[in-house]
Formats: sequence, C-alpha cells, structure tokens
Amino acid sequence: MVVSRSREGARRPAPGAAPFEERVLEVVRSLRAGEVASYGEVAEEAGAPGAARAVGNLLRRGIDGVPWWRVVRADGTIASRDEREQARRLAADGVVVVDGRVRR
DNA sequence: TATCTGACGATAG
DNA sequence: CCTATCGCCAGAT
Repeated sequence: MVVSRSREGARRPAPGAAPFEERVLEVVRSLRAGEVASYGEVAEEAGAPGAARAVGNLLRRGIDGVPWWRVVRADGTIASRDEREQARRLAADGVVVVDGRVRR
C-alpha cells in the first residue's frame, strides 16, 4: 500500500523497545572481564548502528555499575578522560594494554 | 525547529 | 604515524 514511506530507512526505536540509553548500558554491562568492544560495536549491538559517538557521550556521563573501561576506540586506543585509569582497569581485567592501546 | 557538542569512525594526504 | 575532513547520532541549548 502507499502510506508514506518517507522515513522508511530511519531506524526508530521499535514500539515498546527500551530507549537508546538503556539498550546501550545493557550491552556494556554484558561485557565480561577480558572482553573489549569498540563504541561502534556497542552501538550496533544496541540496535543503533552508526551511533558510536552517542555511545561515547553516554558513557562519558559516568554511570556507575557499568564496566565503561571495557569500551575503546575501533583502533584499540583508549578514549576516556582518564586514560591512565582506564588502562589500569583493563590491566586488572587481564587485558594487555601497550602504549595506551589495547593489544589483540 | 535550528545549532552545537563530543570517551566515534572512516578516509585522504 | 599524524593531522585534517566529513559523516553520523543522541542530547542539550
């Protein structure tokens, strides 16, 4: 039928779906010690492909109870305000960090 | 509704 | 390896 498909490609939150923020936090909380994901991967997992930047802005607010340090840039570099702290936490997780960059 | 802001990402030089 | 751009997104103004 015709209906107006103007916004056809737009990825709007499915009716009843948890808002962006909650979906993202859920993904981050699912990361276990030793696992590292990029902002882009988290965004995709959360059902918001391309929203990597928005993910960073969300974690930037500093939510507690969320392993924010397990999220790094796509190229493995650390991106938090306290790179030292993030590197320290990653190391505690057993992740190899060399020169501010996650080894893989 | 229009802009501005960034813990992003890909690309070109 | 580094800087400059440009595209994208959700939030805040």
